Amino acid sequence: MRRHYATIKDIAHALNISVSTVSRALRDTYDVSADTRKLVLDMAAKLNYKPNFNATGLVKNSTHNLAVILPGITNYYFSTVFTGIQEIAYSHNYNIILYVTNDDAGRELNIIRNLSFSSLDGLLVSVSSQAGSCDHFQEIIDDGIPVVFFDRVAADIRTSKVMQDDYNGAFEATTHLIANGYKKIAHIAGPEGLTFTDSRLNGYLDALRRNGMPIRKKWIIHSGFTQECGENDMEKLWKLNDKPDAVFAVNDRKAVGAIVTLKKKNIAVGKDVGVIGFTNDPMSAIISPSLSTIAEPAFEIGKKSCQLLLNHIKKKNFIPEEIILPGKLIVRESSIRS
Amino acid sequence: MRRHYATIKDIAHALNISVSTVSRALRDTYDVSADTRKLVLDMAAKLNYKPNFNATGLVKNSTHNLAVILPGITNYYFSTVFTGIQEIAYSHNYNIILYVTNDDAGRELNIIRNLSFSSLDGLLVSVSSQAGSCDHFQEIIDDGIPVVFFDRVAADIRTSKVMQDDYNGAFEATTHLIANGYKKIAHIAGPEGLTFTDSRLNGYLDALRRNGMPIRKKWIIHSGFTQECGENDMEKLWKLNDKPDAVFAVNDRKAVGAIVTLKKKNIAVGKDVGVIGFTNDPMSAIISPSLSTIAEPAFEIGKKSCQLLLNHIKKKNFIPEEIILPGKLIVRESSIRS
DNA sequence: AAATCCACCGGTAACGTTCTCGGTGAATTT
DNA sequence: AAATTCACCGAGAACGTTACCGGTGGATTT
Repeated sequence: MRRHYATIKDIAHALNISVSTVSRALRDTYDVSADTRKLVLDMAAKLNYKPNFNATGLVKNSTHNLAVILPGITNYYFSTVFTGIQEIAYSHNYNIILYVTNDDAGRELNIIRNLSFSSLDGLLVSVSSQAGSCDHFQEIIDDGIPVVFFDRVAADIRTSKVMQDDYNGAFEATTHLIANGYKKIAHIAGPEGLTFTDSRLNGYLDALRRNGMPIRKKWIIHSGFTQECGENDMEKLWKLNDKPDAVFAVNDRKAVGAIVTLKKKNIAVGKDVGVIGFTNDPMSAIISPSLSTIAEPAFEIGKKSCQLLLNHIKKKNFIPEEIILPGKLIVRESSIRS
Repeated sequence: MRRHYATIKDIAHALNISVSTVSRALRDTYDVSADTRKLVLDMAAKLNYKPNFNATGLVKNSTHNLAVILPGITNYYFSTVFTGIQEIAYSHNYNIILYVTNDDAGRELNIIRNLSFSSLDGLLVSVSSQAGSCDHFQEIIDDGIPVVFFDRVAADIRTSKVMQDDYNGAFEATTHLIANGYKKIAHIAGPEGLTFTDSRLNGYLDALRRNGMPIRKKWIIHSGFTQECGENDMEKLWKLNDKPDAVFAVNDRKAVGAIVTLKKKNIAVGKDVGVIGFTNDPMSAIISPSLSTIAEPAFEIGKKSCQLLLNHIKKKNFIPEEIILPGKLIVRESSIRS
């Protein structure tokens, strides 16, 4: 029993003027007198007129919709990035269609394939970690759809990207551990093949090299991003004969997992074994001992990527930009030998 | 430089048949032979045809879009509910347009006013806590747009609602504190005027009455939902001459705030002062002492509300349902006197 | 006074799709 | 053999909006 919404025709009919004039009046473009314009606007308000985006989208070949594709939304980082995106989109009157892939490459592909670009102006995406090929993104870009990657970017695709400074953050985190007297530093990393996993790994390795610290293959463990993964990784490390005395985790959730495992073993986190994470998830301040970390500018990343996308949309042939935002070391209890 | 996507006309032209036939073939409806159907589908695949939702939406007056309006997405509860919603929407090929209000009633109103119902099949909403009037929702429902409320519902509006069992959860939480020997139980509540704030308050009050425990006005504090609010509320409670020996918080974030404040004052949480929360935010397991809580079925709430909305959309004149899902007491360290 | 200009408005086609209806020819019934 | 049915297909209108172009009448120029 859906009520018929007032259309532009209804306004025209009520005012006994033409449809074209109403259209022009509503958009406040050329060729319409102030008087009729006022008449139209008043009548529009009176009839509770709402523009039909399907119709405008059809003729203008542009809706005000952006799609965002994320691995998941139930964690601090992505939900904060999304909030940033939303903030910019809202202020520019764009709507956001959100898809979550659950970090499943198959689902990601399926979502992409079913995307209707006729009702989409652009695409913001952070790729799934089980990334297979990225050809589907390339196709979209070749079709002329503006795409911006953030955080988890597809390396070999030429379009705008925005991310945090993963390399330097990891470098700083590792250096901080070294400065605090830890000598055998492990790294529990993310899944292989993801750009930022590599960057953080390299930052870690270079910090070790720069300071003449030992690098052990066994001290580097790749797995997923969850707390549980962190717990498992820590268990593995502790089974080693040559145990590390500190660990740099690729993110805070894994670092929290590491701390949980260490506490279970009655090992004094900070004193016996140092831990540092990456993200500045609120959890890092709550856990005790509290977790040192590299704060990521998640909100800014969201805002920046959305702004970039809007630029892409406005100017065709926009030159892709890569933006890298710096992180910030936050020292708490877990990395201090006192 | 956006490439022209293949349309139904292109397929028709390439096959030298009529547009109508192609349309029917693609939708697999009546009056089309198996042969031509195959021809059409093959050609569609070959031309990389994608349906234009603006066009279908225009003629069918129905898109496959759902709008979700949330106070915020950066917390466990809402992000999990959203994931549930997304799960159902995805399996039914619906897209979700997500709006976050930042718990700002003005922004909520503005979003609602600008909603284009011509490109929306339905609406899922959890209202902002600074709720003023809810007339704007009533208008939408009167216009025949299917709306489902969840969690933070608008009490006096007749449409489907799904929520957790706030009253019984609060009752159980409070009873649990009593059973563990706490005698002076405070409640740090949510903002007044919100349905579930009231329900949890009432559950708390009834549990006290049932057990003949004292009720003090000063032990009940209303404020926002953040951890900071929880910290402030706890500070206030501790300034009282007649201090409580336990506190039931309206959610886990506030409970965490309370624990943080108590720890700062070197008060033994659990032993000296009991604390229990509501939600089962992952944080509750991380903080130490770990936080007892009532686990909310957030994911199920999301799924259920989306299912309900889809039912609304399918059958016009669907009779509104109110669904209440039970919570579950989870006992951890913060509420045990041992 | 004729020619030109300008502000304003209307008619029509188009966007991509679906729906309704009418029209084929072949197969089946009488 | 005529009448009826049936499976299949096409033509045209419609959805709500914008873009394009042409046409008014009045004011300004020459």
